[in-house]
This record gives sequence, C-alpha cells and structure tokens, in this order.
Amino acid sequence: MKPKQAKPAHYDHAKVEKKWQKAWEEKGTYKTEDPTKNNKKQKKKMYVLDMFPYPSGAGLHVGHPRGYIGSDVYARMKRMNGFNVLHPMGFDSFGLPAEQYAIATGKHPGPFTDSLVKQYKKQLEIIGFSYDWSREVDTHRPEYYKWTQWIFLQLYDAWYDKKKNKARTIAELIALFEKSGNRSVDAVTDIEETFSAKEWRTFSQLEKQEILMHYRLAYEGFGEVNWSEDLGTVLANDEIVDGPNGPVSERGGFPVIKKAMRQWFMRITAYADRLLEGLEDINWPNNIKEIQRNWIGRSEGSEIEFQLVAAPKEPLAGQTPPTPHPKVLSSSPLGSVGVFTTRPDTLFGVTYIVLAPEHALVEDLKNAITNWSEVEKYIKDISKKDEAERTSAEKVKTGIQLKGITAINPANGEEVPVWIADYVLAGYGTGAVMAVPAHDERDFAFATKYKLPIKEVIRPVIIDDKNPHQKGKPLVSRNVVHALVFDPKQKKYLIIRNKKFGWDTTIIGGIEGDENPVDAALRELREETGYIDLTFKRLLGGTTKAAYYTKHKGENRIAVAQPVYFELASDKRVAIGNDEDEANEILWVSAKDFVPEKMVNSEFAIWLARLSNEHGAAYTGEGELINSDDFNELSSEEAKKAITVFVKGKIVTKYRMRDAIFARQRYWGEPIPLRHQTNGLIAPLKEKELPLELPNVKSYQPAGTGESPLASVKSWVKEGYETNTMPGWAGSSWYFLRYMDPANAKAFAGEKALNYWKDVDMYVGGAEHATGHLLYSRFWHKFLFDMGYVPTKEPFKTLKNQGLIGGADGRKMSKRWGNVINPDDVVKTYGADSLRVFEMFLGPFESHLPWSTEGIIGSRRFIERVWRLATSVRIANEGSTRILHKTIKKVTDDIENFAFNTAVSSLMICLNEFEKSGVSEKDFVIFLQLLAPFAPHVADELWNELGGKGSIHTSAWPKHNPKYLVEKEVSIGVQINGKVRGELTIAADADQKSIESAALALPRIQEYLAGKTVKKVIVIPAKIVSIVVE
RNA sequence: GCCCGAGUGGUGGAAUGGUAGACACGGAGGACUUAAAAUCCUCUCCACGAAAGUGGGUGUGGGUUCGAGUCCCACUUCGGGCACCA
Repeated sequence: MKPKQAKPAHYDHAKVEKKWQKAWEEKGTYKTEDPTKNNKKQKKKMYVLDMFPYPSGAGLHVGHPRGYIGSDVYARMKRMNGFNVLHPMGFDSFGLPAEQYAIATGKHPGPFTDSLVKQYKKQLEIIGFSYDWSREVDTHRPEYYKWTQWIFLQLYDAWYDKKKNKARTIAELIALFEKSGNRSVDAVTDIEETFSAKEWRTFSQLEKQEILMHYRLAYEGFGEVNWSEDLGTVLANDEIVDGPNGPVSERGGFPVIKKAMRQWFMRITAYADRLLEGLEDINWPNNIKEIQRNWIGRSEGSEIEFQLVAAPKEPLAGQTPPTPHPKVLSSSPLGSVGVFTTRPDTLFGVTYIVLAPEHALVEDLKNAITNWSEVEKYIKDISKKDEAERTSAEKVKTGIQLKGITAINPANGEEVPVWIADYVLAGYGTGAVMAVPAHDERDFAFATKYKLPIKEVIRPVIIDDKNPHQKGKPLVSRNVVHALVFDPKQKKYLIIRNKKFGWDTTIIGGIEGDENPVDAALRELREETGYIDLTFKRLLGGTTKAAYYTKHKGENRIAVAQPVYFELASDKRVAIGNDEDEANEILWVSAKDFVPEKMVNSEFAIWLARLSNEHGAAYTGEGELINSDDFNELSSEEAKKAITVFVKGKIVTKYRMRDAIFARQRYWGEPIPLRHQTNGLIAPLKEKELPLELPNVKSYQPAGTGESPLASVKSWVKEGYETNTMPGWAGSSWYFLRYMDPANAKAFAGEKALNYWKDVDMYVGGAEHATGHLLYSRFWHKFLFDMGYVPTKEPFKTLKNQGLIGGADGRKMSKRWGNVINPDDVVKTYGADSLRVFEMFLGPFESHLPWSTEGIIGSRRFIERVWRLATSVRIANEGSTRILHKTIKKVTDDIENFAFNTAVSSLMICLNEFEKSGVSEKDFVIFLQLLAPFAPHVADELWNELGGKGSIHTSAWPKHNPKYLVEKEVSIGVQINGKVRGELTIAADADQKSIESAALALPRIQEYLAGKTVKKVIVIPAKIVSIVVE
C-alpha cells in the first residue's frame, strides 16, 4: 500500500478533527450495542464511566477533561479489545448555581440549565471522546427524575430488618406488628417504646403513621439546619462562611445559627456495617476506602446505666472526693442515665458523669437540680453557639455541675457528681459520658479546669520489644522508684550513664517492704549520686509496669515503677562508694537530651508526659487494672468484657456517621412525591402519578419562612405537596443505572439491561466525592439490591481518581488568579489530539500537577512527527519491529493500569526509533493502533490514508509477539563493593560462570582488583555482577 | 491531636531490591535560511578537569543487604482527610 498522495507538510488539525468527529457520529462508531436486541453473539460487557459534571456557568477548564481523557483512552482500548463498551455521559443538572441565576434574573432555571448543558456538551465534543451520546442522562429532565422520585418512594416504603440484614417493605413490617407488636422486630429505629399486636390495632392511623416514620428508610424527623434569622431562610453549608464571631451567610454576612427543623432524612446509618464491609470487595484507591471508613466511624463499646439520686443535703462540691461504698443510698432514686464508652475497663476510675447540654434528662431533672437557674442560663448560652464554633474554639471546655444530683457508679456504688458540658455531643452515643480523667484527655482537661478528682485505674504495661523475656531464664519481680531530678539553676536533669554499656537512665532504686517511695528515692540518690539536698515536688502519677530481659544479670524482670520528681536545692554532696563511681558516670543533661530516645527505660515517655504538665497527664493507652476491686490485674482487654457483664451493661456498636438530611428549601431540585393530607396523613404518590413535575413559580426568592419557593405556589400547597425538594445528591445516586437503559418508560432500567451491564467496571472521577456521592450511591445501590431491583451489591467495581491540574503558577486554576486555561483555546491552537496526549503525558494520572503552557508543544511535535513519518519511505527493519512489540506490551499494560504517562512516553521512544532506523508500513500501522486511544483523530486519518478498513477504533487491538521481546545481547553493570565500575555486553542467555569470568576479565575491573582479594562474586544474569573485595 | 499520601536535575516526571535521572519541556551550541520561524543534529544531575576521568548525589539520621530512590526504624517538610465521636 502506498499513500495515495503526499501529505501537506503542515498538519491541519482543525480539518482532520472536524472530519473525523463528523464521520464517527454519522457512522455511530461508538454506539453501544444493545444487549436486549442482539442476543446472537453477545460480546462481553465493559462499563467505563466518568463522574458526570455539574454544568456551572464557568464552563470547563483544562483540568476537567483530564479524567474524561483517561477513561476515554481506557474505553477505546477495551473497545478494540472486543468488548461491548458502555461509555456514556450526561449532566448533573439540578443545583444551586442555576437557582442563583433564577433568583438574580427572575427567569426560570430550566432553559438556563439547558443552555449550560449544550455549552458543556459542545466543549466535550471537540475533544473527541468516544461517548455514546444517544444515552445522555440529564438529572433535571422529568423523564429522568420520575425515577429518582420512584426510588424515593421505595425508600419511604421500606425499613431495615437487622435479623435478615436487609431492607424490607413497610407492608411486611405492618404484618409483623399486627401479628406480635414490635417486641420481636429487630429493626434499625430510634423508637424506644414497645407495643403488642393488640395495642398496635388500637392505635389511630395518625399514631401508626408516627410510629412507622421511625422505621422508614426515608423518614421525616427533626434535624438541625443552618438558619439565618435576618434572611428568613435556611442555608446550605456552602453558603456559609466563617465570620469573626462565628458563621455568617455568604451573602450579606448575617449571623447563622443551628436550628432544629422538620426535615426529610435518609436512614443511611442502617447500612453502616454493610457500607464498611463492602469496601473489602471493591477495587478502590486505599485512601478513598480509608476516608469512607473514618467517615462511617464504627466503634465498639459498652452502654452502662448509672442510677441517679438526689444528692445529700450538702450539695456535693467538686473538690470533695467521692464517698466510697455508701452503705445506704443517701436519697431517693431519680431514674438513670445510660452512657456509652469504649473503655468499660476504666469504670472504676469514673469521678463524674457528663451529659450533653441538650440531653433530654436535663429538663426532666429540673426539679431535683438545686442550681437550676444557673444551669438554664448555661444551656441558653451554649445553644447560641453554632456547632462549628463549639468545636473550633476547641481547647476551652465549659460546663456546670447539676447540683442536687449524683450518679451511682454501678461497679462500686460510689456517688459521683453530674455535670453538663459542651464537650459532650448530644448526637453521638447516648449523649452522656462517664468521665475518667485519669485515662481520657478531654476528661482530664475538664477535671483539671474544674478541680474534679482524678483516679488512676489503669497501670501502663510496657513490654520491651528490644529485650523481650527469654525462655528458661528466672523471673524476678520488684518494686522500684525512679527519681527524676531537675536542677532549676542550670536547667538540667540528672541522669547516670552506665560506663560499660553506655546506657542512660534516671536513678533507680528498689523499694523495700512498704517503704515510702520518696524515702526510697532519696536513699538511692544519696547512694548512687551523693546528692542529698533535694526537694520533693510530686509523684508523677501512678506506677507503671515494665517487662524486660536483663542481659548483664541474665534475668527476666518485671518492674513496677513509681516515678518521683525532685528539684535540686543545692549541690551539696556526700561521698559515694567506689563501686558506684566506677560503674556509672553522673551527668546533668539539658531537656533536649532528656528524651525517651536517649533513655534505656522504656516507660520513660509516659513519665515525661506527666512531667510536662504540672497536673500530670492522662494515660489513654491500655494496661492492667488497679484500684478496681476484683478486677485488679486483669488486662484492659479482659476487663472490658468482664466489667460490662458485671454491671449488666450492653456491648454495642456506634457510628460517627449520621442519617443524611434529604431536603432542601429550594426550587431547583426534584419535588418529593408526597401529599400531606388535611387529616394529617401522608399519602405517597402512586407510580402512575409520577413524575411530579416542578410547577412554575412567580418568584425564585426564598419564601422567608425557611420554606422553599414552592411554599408560595398556591396550587401546590393546596394539593398538599411537600414543599421541600431533594438535595443535589439524589439524582447522582443512581444515574449510572439509567445509562444502561436510558429510554425505558416502564422502569428506571429494564431487567435485561440490568442483568447484562450489572455494574460499573471502571469509574473515574475526583477524590472530593469520597464522603458524598460515592457513599450515597453505594447506599442506594445496596437498598435496590435488597429489594431485588439490581443484581449487584456494589455499584462501582473499580474506581480511579484523577489528580487536579493547577495553574502554571502552582495555584488552583481559577478566575481569581487569572490562570485559567480554556480547553477550547488549546484545541484551537494545538488540536484535540495534542491536548489529549499532553494531559496523559503530563504525569501520573492520580497526581495533582501544574499546567504547562510550554509543555504541550512537545505533544504537538510528537503528533506532527507521526504525521510526517506516514509520508516518508518505509523500509523493514528488525530493530524497529523489536521496539514496536515491546511498545505493544508496554502500552497495553500501562493503559490497563492507568499509567498513561509512561504509555505515551513509550510511544515516543518507539517513534524515535522508527525515525532513526526506518519502519515497515505494516509496523507503522500497528503503531497507529497503539496511538489511536490517545490521538483518535490523527490515527484514524492516517489509518484510512494507508488503506485501513473502516475506523481504526473498531479494529482489533494489536498483540505483541514474545519472540521479539527476547534480547540477544544485554549490557549489564559490574559493581565492586557496591559501586559501578564497569559495563559488560554479553549474550542474554550466557550462564553465570561465563558472565563472571567476562566481568573479571574487563580491563577496568582488572585495574580495580589489582592487589586485592576477591571475596565473593554475585551474578544476577541479565542484571548485574557484584564483586566483593577485601 | 489522630488517620492517610508524598519529598528524585532548572521544570513535569521515569526506575519488578540490580548501571538513578527514561520520556518531555526549558537551556546551550551547531546545520539549513538573505533573515526569522519551523525543522534537523550534538550537549545538558552537581563539583573538579582541556579531556580521559575522579568524587558526590533521590528531604535528614540510622538499620537490613553483595547491592537501597525502592525494605525497616526515628525525625522533618509539604499535601489530603477527620477533628471534643467518649
């Protein structure tokens, strides 16, 4: 085959790209085969999906297409591999910016959104993606959101059965209630009351509705929103900014507070465990999995009940230590409070109880609280603070004691005071905690501030990994004291250094009998260092236990150590024994040398933490129990269970994740398909009534009452329709299913299509969706799976995140910095193929990289060189064939692994070789096929010029021939003592011996070896020769 | 504070424990041209050296190994996530 005509010297990208984009569209090159129509020889499916964009007014910048190009390259290779590829695109077209536009202009956001969609589509089209646009999905179209509403109704009509570990219909729940009430139903619910079948039947319709609402997966409840009194509206999180005195609205800067309002929720917490477990089965980046795990925040612990009683006549002052073991309850019981803890092993160390200020019990106990007016004031002050403020101010915890009330520790009967404090969150666990200041940093900080008692119940146990106990050696236990001595004059600490071993330690002495540790320390200091004028400052907390092996004594030791802190009053000294003098060196070291790394005793870090704060420090690790009655000497792990059982607590699992608010007081979103009837009952719309379309409204301004603009549409309100709309994430939580069967009017997708496409094989998008879209989609998908609507448990088998592209100045690409590069301009100047090649070549797909205006020239040159080579004389050359087959393997593997940058680089290396040595037409055409996913236009043009049939993009992906990968000769390095001293070219299949002798025979190596003895020669065939000499 | 991830030339980056810096940008020199652009050729980690070469070199310090950018430990800087979750 000869080129039909000489190519023009200059490659006219505009002409070529336009030509092929038109041709592909006309021929339907990228049209996905419909599995429901062509059953004869069904190809294997491959679903490659991009996260569809939200069409904002700003348009695309050069960073946006990066992910799309990557997935397109992947999809194109898979298509050439013979897969039936589903590679669709659409738009997440409901949302705030269009609504802002509507508010600003008074115009309907619909046509505006349509125009944005059109603009985005055009921008995408000129880049030459292989999307099947006939499957486009836009979430704001009624044909689409009909099914979003339908899925909502399924969620509304479902509850979660913990026994079967799946969602079931409300009809089934009602049947259970009618049979035996709710006692035998194990559901995810926040309801506490129980009722029998008989009682259930006596309930009114309204009461039943109210009860069922606590079971539904889509439910109405009260939730906190961001409320701006001045604007009379609710604001989304992204409409709020930080002001000097807490959060304010972005527009106008009005203060924003948290306010509980009626809301629709999604009971995503029902799926917490399955969302966690499902992560094991999917091929996602680890960091995204980790983010989801943290977000779900599963923690296991115990729920323990504390009885509340009226305090003795004298209100219990904070300073008074708890009274141990009262024989008689000081007063009458006031009910109980449940606390959640992950550390039931510290129960004996509880010195007070803290409730969240919002805890329901606080109000209930009003009459028993003797300082109610102060408490009430405190609660009021706290409620003014936004949650963000409460947590961001952080360091300072505030609280107030509920005087007149005490709680009884169920483990030992101690009475402890009850406080409310802002560091306890109402929404987590039971909204109440047992405070163990000795072993929890927050409790410690609070106890220190309010002078509450601190009781240690866990002794740290340190096992020295470097000197572990040895088998068969005697075990010696002893009680010791460690003296930490500080000289305030020279600001140094006293240590002794063992001369023989070079160990640094503090001064250690054995405690004999029930000797006072301070006396023991003073005695030891005098004996070992001679210092006698020391001031005892304080004990550094309780004892620690260390297990280690002593080499010099040959003993396994367990040392229970009491750290004591002294200051040097004067350097008065007495003589010390010769033995001590010879064995040890006495040193004063500065703080920088008085650090755990330099000290031989491994528990030193704990003491130092206690030393650093005048009040000491909480030890939050585990250990063995002390001061815990019968549980003493148990390990934390053993004690957790044992103590929970002993106090009749429950082992429970809690999650940090909360139910998702599913309502926006907005116009531009899916209407929630429910009717509030005048009798107070809620009637879900029937399927045939869907879609419930958005009505026209006169004004897009918020109603001013915290309600959406829909609240001012009379006909809408008259029908009793819900005035909230769905949040932005509703439409995007299932769009990937719609692409499978986008025109289906009878279902969200047909069964055949669902069973064929099943799930997304490759999902590409930004990491910023880790806790939003990617979690909600998984939740909905699992729900649809439970109800039998989809065949898979997870929607996205493999996920890849593309990195962002920043401005050339290293800053984020934005109008503000004037560093935005528009892809349209780049396509115009360099061509879509150059843009695509460059964006893939720039660096690793998942890395964040700066755009380079100069760099793209290299990609353009590359394409021009391919273009030029197509016209030059072609000669067969074995070297070129070899490198081509290497390139086939490399490019194939790299695309499979999303290592596009090295794939492009290997194409460049291949082209360099072709230009140098010449290439046959056959080989060149194969090269074009490898290039096709990256530069689809120029590849198809040259393919056709060289007589290829049809489109290059439907041709079969080349396979490498292994025989060309085997090298005849290899060049390997020769090292002497780890330094490369020579190079050896030798037959690839040479045996070790001949390589060794060839290496030793090299003149340069001979020079180096002159007068030295070769100790060892290591030969790794085809890699390296390593010679070790004396 | 906790949990991830990353530190390699002037720049973006490459490197299954085996000759560090592939590929590309930029830079220097040269060819072609009346000239410029484009294109092509040569060089380009640093220091010393005319060169051959010698020495150093992947954030810092230590370790394992015949051999470490890669594995282990500690530190440090930067980026991301979570942040009073009991």
